[in-house]
Amino acid sequence: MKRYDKLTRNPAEREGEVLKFWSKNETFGKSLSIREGSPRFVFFEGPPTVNGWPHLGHMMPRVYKDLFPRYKTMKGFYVGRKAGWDTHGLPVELEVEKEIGVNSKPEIESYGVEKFVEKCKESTRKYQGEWERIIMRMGFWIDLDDPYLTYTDNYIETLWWELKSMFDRDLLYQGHKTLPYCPRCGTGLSSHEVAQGYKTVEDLTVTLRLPVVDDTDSAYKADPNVKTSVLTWTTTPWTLPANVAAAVSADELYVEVQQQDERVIVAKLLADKVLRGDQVVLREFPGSALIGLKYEPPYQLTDDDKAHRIYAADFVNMQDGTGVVHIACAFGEDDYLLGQELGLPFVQPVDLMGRFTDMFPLAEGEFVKDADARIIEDLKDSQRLYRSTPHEHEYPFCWRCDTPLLYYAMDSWYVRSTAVKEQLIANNAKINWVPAHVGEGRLGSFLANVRDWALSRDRYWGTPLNLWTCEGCGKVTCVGSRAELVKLAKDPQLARSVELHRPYVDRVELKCPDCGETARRVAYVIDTWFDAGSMHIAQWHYPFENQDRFKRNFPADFISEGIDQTRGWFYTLLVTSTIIHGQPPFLNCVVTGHGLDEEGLKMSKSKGNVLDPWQVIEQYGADAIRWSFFSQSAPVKSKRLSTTAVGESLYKFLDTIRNTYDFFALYASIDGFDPQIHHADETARSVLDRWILSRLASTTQTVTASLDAYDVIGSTSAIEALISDLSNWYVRLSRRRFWRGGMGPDKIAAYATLRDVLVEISKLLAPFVPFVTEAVYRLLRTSDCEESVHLCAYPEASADQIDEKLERDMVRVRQIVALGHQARNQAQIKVRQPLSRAVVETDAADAMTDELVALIRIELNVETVETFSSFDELSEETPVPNFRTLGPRLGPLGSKAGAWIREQEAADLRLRSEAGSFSIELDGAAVTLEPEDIIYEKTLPAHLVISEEAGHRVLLDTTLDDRLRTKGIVRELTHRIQMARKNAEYEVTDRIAMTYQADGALGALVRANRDEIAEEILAVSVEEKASSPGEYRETIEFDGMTITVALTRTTKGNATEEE
RNA sequence: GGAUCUGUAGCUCAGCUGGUUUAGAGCGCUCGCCUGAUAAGCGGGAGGUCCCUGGUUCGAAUCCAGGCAGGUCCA
Repeated sequence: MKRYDKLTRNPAEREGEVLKFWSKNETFGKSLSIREGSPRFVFFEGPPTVNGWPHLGHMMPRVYKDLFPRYKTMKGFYVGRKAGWDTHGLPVELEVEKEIGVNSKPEIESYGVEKFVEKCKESTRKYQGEWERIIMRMGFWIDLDDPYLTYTDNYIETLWWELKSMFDRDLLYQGHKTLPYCPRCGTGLSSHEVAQGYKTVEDLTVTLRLPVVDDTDSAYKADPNVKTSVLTWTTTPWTLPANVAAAVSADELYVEVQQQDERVIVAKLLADKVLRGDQVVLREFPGSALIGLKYEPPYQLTDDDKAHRIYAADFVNMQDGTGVVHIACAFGEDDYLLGQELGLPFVQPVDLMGRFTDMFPLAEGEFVKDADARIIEDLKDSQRLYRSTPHEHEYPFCWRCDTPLLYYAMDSWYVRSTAVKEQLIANNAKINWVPAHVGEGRLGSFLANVRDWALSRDRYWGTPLNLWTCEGCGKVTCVGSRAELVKLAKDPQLARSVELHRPYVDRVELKCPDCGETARRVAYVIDTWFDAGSMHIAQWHYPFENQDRFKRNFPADFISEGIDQTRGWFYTLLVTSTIIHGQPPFLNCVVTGHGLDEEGLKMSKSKGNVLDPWQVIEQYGADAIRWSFFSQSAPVKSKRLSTTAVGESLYKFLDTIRNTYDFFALYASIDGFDPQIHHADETARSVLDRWILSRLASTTQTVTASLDAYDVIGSTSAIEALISDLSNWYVRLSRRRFWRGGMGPDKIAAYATLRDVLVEISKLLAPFVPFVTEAVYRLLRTSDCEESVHLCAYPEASADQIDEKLERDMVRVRQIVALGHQARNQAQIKVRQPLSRAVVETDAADAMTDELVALIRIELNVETVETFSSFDELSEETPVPNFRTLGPRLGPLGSKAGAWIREQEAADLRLRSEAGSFSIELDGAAVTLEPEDIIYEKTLPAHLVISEEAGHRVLLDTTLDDRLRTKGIVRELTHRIQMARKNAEYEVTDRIAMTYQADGALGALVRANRDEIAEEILAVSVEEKASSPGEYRETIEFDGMTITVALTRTTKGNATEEE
């Protein structure tokens, strides 16, 4: 006989069993091989950076990356899932620096770059292993055996090919990048490093005169007889020698002010803050009037005619300063870009150690910060200084050595992204962003202001920039492959075998193809984002190998990562793909939010607020984690991660599925229900069966449509509703059908229905919670089923499986039942007390079939249910204003007319509106009301209203006679004895013998109803006997009556069920 | 400073193509009910300046503007 085992209760244990099953049967591999030759659904794995331990927040994007490939696989697509690992980058270097106890580039050099790079490699391998472990345990199906690794020679070779194709098209060029730079460590700092080192310091700020020398090119004309200066302001006096221009805001107003014998020009809004002493405003004009004005610089380090003029720039603000910004292209990003745009000369009087060069003799050899005082003194002497004041502000310091950082324009190689701006925008428009605002807003606005991509990094652990500079003629050679390297190398043998990393590849010298001199590689590695952003080709070692595989796997149909990747991976993929293929690299992108801690802060290692995923898995399981992410909110929303949220998914959702299955297993085992033998007679399906099957079908449609639109929340909420309907309505109301003896058609229909629904739900939910669905499926499957739920086709539902009317009617039934319970509550009559009659008013009384009415009868425990289409004959009318007509016609008087209407008697209004419109007086004005302005609501007189909601009303007849009272007592008693059975820890199917001793009235009642009671409590005998010990004794008291029962188990297990 | 998202019950979130009376759900609290599966379910109750200020409108949680606060990314 068919037996159904219970589901393993402990989630971690259950998932462990499933993992073993998958691994033993190679289920993931099979899910791919059965789709060989099917249409492809292409997925790109965004490579995790393996520079730290994975935490729970990291699991969030991954659950979505697993959901859609699983779904599409079940939908019949082949979904290849090549893993990938992002191995390069500064974070890895920092980790290694910590490990080996060094903290600067010179120290790394003396430690040995080769040893250092090997350490970096080791470090990534260690973390890679950790990530693999958690990925497997979470049930994320991705091919970990054949990943792309960004540090491998093959990967690097593809990047070289790509860089060369950019180089050849003049899309790779040399320029300057302004970045926070530590002159002591000799390196630029990334933004997160800078963020670590801000301090509040007091610096001397200077307000400086820039005397007007030539106004021929500007709209503004100075009075030639009076000394006139534009005032500018800076917190970094040492940058003044490099001044090449001054910037104003074109639209803001500026004023010319007379002060003693001189005139100064400042922004109007800032004049009060800047100026001291007497001041007479002579005139005001927009900043644009000043454009072109030539001034005398504090120090003349260039003679370029474009220099030392006033220009407009949008970064000029009216917060502090004078509204005239001093521009030094060598020291500031805005300054540099403005200089580029205007073609200003690049003046760099500071060397890489942060000292003035001989370009600025006043402080030659001095560290710039130390030269501030000397410069201010000098400006005072030359009458340029208007004012100098101490100023408190935030300034960044090197987090390693505490040296003040300089914003320094450094030599860098750039990808000319600006050259493909239009294409980037066009390709972005082809991508379906979920949600759309990421593509339109965050990325869109970024693309609208796209800048060239600074590629070079002055570090060690990264892809080496494949440029060799000739020592002789200075020619730069870009090497696009290893073969090319061998061809050009002075030592081809070395080039053939060398690892393409620093420091190894640096040993390869080329013979300059132009002049034959030695060419050496530039010292740079490239931005790590270029690695990950090129995975669409580099994962295949394209074009050197796998050209066909590339073609089959481009572009991606689907990718998903966190929103922080907008300008990271999403953007870099778009740029490289647009340049190399002219196409968008992916077509659908589900953007996910971050994992936050319970305070709403981003989970990050540095904050120390991360949750260990292993601990949560151990307690609640991977399914619970997955479901809590899916169901909590839309992917893009950040989610507060807490064990309670995960626990809730387990208890409320997964355990409900488990319990529903266990319910089925319990009774189906007793009856030996076997779907291969017992087939449901369609005509035997009850209204509940037909209803739950329709609910299943309509939910299937909703889920499929939602997932196809990448709307995860739409699908999870539909499924949660289905599970709740199944457990709390279908099973609860069907229980008696399963208890009944024998194997009649109704019972078989119930079993078959519940079993089929559970199997289909397993499939429906399999991509979301792959473990519990597999477990349920495995226990329910018959020999003709696939061995794993993940090898099944995803459920499909056609319109003819959906009975919309029945679903609507059932909603109505449930509302009516709820109202009936509410009415009982009000009447203070508990449900166990049968009542003779419920009267239900429903607008679809005729639609209430006998079957549905029977459900109401049982749930409300009433003997008859009468339905009426209307209680109108019992009702009164209340007038209610119709604002849809009143509002537009009467305007502000509308609400007054409304109030008036509410005060009237319905009958009076009926009378007045009989002949059409009529007029009333409001606030002395005559107002015409139309009949349609008044809605007559029907209300029952207060003494009859029991409960009403959403168009239904339920009346209960609360009259009790002796017969009903007796039935109530019997029911109460059987319930109490059932509880006693439970307390005695008897199995559901155990048979018992019962003896009892009771008060007179109750004793007689038991005697009279002995057979009914015995049947309900599965008793083989019920005898009145004093002081029988039994196995279990309990004294039951209710309604002032007392009975003592003694129970003894007579038959164990299910044998007695076949009667 | 810029871009962008968010702000609704103690907590997590719906609603937000404007329709006025009682703004919902889950968790939590509380009272009651139900229970041959359930860490469950059902009903009642307490709990809300729908972030603030203006505007549009007969009518705004919903649309617009400006703030404030928080998240994220970029400066």
